Parts: sequence; C-alpha cells; structure tokens
Amino acid sequence: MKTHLQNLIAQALQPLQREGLLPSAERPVIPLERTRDRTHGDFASTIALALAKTARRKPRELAERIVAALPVSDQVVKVEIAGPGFINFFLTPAAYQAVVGEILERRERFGRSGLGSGQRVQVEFVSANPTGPLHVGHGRGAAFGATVANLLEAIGYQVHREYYVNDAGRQMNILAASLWLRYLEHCGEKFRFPSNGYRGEYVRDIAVQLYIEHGGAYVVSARQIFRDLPQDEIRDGNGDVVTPGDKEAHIDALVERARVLLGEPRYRYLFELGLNTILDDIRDDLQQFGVVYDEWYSERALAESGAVNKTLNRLRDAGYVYEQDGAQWFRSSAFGDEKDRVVERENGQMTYFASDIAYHLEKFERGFDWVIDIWGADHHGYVPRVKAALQALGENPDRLDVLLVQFAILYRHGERAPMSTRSGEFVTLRELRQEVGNDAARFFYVMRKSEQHLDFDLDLAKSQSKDNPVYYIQYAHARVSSVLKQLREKGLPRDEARGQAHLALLSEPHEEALLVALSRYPEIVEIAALDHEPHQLAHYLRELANAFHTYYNEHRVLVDDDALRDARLNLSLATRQVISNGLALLGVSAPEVM
RNA sequence: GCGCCCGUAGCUCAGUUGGAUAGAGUGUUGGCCUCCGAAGCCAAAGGUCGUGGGUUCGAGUCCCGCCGGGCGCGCCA
Repeated sequence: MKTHLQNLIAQALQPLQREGLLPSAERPVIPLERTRDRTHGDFASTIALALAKTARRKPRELAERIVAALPVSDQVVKVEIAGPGFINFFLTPAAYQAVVGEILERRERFGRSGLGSGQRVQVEFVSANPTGPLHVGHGRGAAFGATVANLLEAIGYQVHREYYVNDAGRQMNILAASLWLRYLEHCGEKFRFPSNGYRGEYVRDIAVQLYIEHGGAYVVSARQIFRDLPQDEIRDGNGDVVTPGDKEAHIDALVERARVLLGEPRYRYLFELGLNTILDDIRDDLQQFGVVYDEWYSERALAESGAVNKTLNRLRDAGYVYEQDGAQWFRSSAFGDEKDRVVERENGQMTYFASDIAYHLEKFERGFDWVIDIWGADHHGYVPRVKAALQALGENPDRLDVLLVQFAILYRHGERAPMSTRSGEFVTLRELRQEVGNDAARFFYVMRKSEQHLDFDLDLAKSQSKDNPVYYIQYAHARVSSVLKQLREKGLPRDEARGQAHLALLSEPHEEALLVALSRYPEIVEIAALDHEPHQLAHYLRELANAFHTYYNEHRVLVDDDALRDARLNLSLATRQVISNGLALLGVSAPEVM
C-alpha cells in the first residue's frame, strides 16, 4: 500500500522534472507516513515541503502541481492538500478491507518479507562466562537478542545465532580453583576463601558432586596450598579493607598452585567439570526460555587453532603492536580509541581482548555480510577498541553493529529486589522464569527500548488482568478462539469465501480502526527489525489487542446475518493470526484458552 | 576530570528519515455485563517535553552550554 502511493507520487514528479521545475538527475526518496489523525487521511507525504526549496516554489503551490499530476488509483478515494503543504491521501474502504484476505491467505507468513534478500547476518548474544548460572541481567540480553534475530529473519535475512563461550580465560581457571577449594572445605580443610573466588552456592553443589563421585582423590592439605602465597586483600562485612593485599596476584598464584599440586590431568578434570556443569545448565536454561542457537563458539578452540597468535602477528606485522613495561600493547588509539590496550600481559597471558580481536576477525572471515553483537551496556567502552582492531586488520568496522542492553532492575511489592553478584545471592534467570513464567519474562524484557533501564515489576508480570500487557494481548487471541468455539456450539455455518465477498460490510468505525491496525503490521515488523527495536512490536501488539477488545465490546461477531457474520469472523481470525505472528516473533505463546 | 546513555502526565514509558492539536498504560474520579470470556470496554482529569540558547517554513526529535541520574574510563572480565 505504502509503496503503491509512493509510486503514484514518483509518477507525478516526472512531468515536473521534464519541465525543469525539479532536478531530474536523482530520484528522491518519497517521504510518506501514516497520519496520526484520521481527519488528515490515511497517509501523508511531505514531499512538497521537502522539494520546495530546490524547486523555488511555495510548498503549497508545488503540492498542487504534484496532486494535479497524480495518476488515478482505485485505492485512493481523495487527495487533499493541508497545512503548509502536506499531501494527504484518503484510501477507499476496499483498500483496507483487502488486508483481511492477504492475512488469511498468507497466514503465519503475513508480515514476512524478502527485504534482507538472504544476506547473512550473525547475531551474537548473551555469551556470559560459564562461571555461574545466568542471572536476570543476562535474561534481558537473551530475550532481546533472540527477538532481534527473529525479526531479522522475518524480513528476509539469513540469521546465524551464536553464543561465544569464554571457556579459555583466566576466569575459568578461577572457577576451577574455587571449585577445588569448596571441595576441600567439604572434606574438612580449614582456610580463608579467596576474596576473588566464586562464592556462589552452585560451586558448592558441584564440589559436593565431585566428592560423591571421587571421594578424597583431590584432597591436598590447606597448609601446603596456601604456603607462601601473595597476601589476599581481606575486607570486613562493611567492605572496608582489614588486611591490604593483592587479590589478583593471590588468586592467580592459587590457580598456579592448584595446577602444580594436582597435576595437569587432575586439574584438567576439575576445570572441565566446572565448565561443563555450568555450560549445560546455561544451555538448558536458555532452551527452556525459547532461545536457541545455531552455534556455541568455543574461545578455547579459537586459541588452540592458533588464530589468536596469528591475528596478533598480523597486527604486529602491520606495526600496530608494541612492547611497553613488559606487556604487548595494541595501538588502538591510532583508530579513535582513547588509549592503547594490552593484548598480552607481562606474565605472558593473553587478555580477553586479544581473543576478542581474533574472534571478530574470524566472524568476518566466515563471510557474514553483517555482524551484530549484543552486549551489556557496562561494556560500551569496549566498542571503540574492537572496531579499532578490525580496522587495523583491514576490515570495515561498519559491518559490525554493537547493540547495548541496559540493566534490568527487579521490583517486588514496589521495592527494589536486591541483586548482588559478588555474594552469589543474585536472582537467576531460572528463578525469574519460574516466578513469572516464560511468556511474561520474554515480553517484559523487550517492552522497553534496549538502551533504557528496565524496571521489571514482578507483581505486574504475574498478574492476570488487563494491567498486564502479556495477558491483555493473549486474551485477545483467546477471545477469537472462544468465538469460534461458540460458533461450533451453536451449530452456525461458516463460509470464508462468503465473508471475503462481503468485506464491504465491515464499515463500522471500530472495524475500520482494526483494519488499519492490521495493515500496519508488516511496516512494524520491518522498522522493528531494521532499527533493532523489539519494543515497537510489543507496543504495536498492545494497540492491536486494544483495537480488537474495543470492537468486540461494541459489536457482536456471531450475528444472524450470514454475510456479516462471515465477514466479521474473517476479520477476527485475521486479528488472531497477526497477534499470533507477532507474539511468535517475541517468543511468547498465543494460547487458545487461558 | 574525560567519554557514552538517559531526563516527556503523580508513577512506568511510547513518540516513525525534523511535520499538523505531544500519546499509551497505570494511578485518581465516574460510568458499562438478561448479550460471543468484565482476564474486557467507555468517559473525565492530569504537561513550561530537565534548563538556557541556536539551526528553519516547522524542534520532544538536530547543534552548543548548563543542571540532574546511570554506566565506563585496569597488564579485571
């Protein structure tokens, strides 16, 4: 519809271009938008306002010329010029009613398009370190990323969903050491747990499991382990330093001690046990949340393939790596970053950044036309250095889009629910899902713009009333199903073709409003996908549900008149279809009964 | 201190490449079920769009200053 009108305007511009009033060289994009007020028609174009300057004519005058040159269309009933030079289009009822047929014919494919023309786009999201269960912050990234991926797929991109598994870094070693220490505690050893260790209860659970399966096979005396280690930094309950020390050096030395005392095979086993147990849990959690990946990409595999070294050598050969204070630095400041960054520490360990460079280069080498990373907003400072590295490697950094997701803050009974990662008392995604359900969680997470802080109202998410937008939308869907059930129970006939033949009967204002809402769906999907803004779809679905509830409240569907009843049934079923399609993109179920 | 994000109704938030009279939900007040699901609908009230300038036919939207909030500024991830 929109492109149809744009074509009409484009045709109208041609004679003006021929007579030199407008430059004919380039074809301007035709601005056309939905009106906010129906007294201004259905669509409005500001083309006359935009071209007035170059044409050196008054906008209204130009608008008149354009309107005079518009070809006739059987879908347009009236064209008006208004205000400073808006061109308002009024569509015929038939033009709107046609959307019902389109929806009933295309079904779950309605709203999909080929706009992306099969271009390959990679969406990497969540990618939380497998050092503990996912918490509610990760949940937002999961819901957001999954929906962005769904949206892009819907408009014709070939989407590759990927989770980058940080299974090689220092944090994994710290997890292994933490696991070992909890195991030793379980075996009766006494010592102070390192301040930088993982304190979560889940570590204890794995440790207990280890003991059940292997008894005392991993026991080493605490005295032997902690002998001559760098002093840990010790704080009291208030967070004040009691004993100063270097907690990083302490934990690194502890890891090293574990390797030596246990020997590589036993250390390896601990490492794998921690990693696999937690990663399995994350996989399971996400899968239950309706988030599925095409690939779980291992950082360790990347490192073992030599890709990290190879990439650093390329940077070095290009002259962008130098040594200072015993460490290797990447000259990211040459590409707009605030300062240079360490890629290899003084102790010879690669930084995460080094792996990330290799990983992103590898993404590009895999041939994706477009790469999207979804990160927590606290990582925003990281964006310039990754782009700098890509540029230094001769890649176009614009092929990478980094989308930042702000934190979600949980509220219960109007109070902020506490979340502390350090103490291990955080609310996990799994707990959230169990409390409010997957549907509410998926919807609430994407209800707000991603760069906006999200206040997640747990009580609202659980409530079964119109206050809860999820139930409100699902209820509209269920209502239509309920009407169909009524139809069968009353033994009334239904004839879809007869309904299609009498769509003209859908002339009530509420019906027109519903038809308009339905016709907007493909536009919403497109804009939500291209702008990576799932909240637009969420808001739209609420509006659509509202249009239906309003209509439903005012008019009966199951009337005696066969033609009218069938037309209204078609309209209702089309509404149900669009709600179902939209909810599917959001990963929310569309129940027949509630 | 520097960088990024945010500031719109009491509260939570939309606001389509800059467009016409700034919109929803919630809360408050008052209505609507002999009728397909009231898990719903309707109405009223509620605003110097943080603030001061600038750009132009036109600014919530773009630019600059200031105020307020969040995040980031490590050989941590």
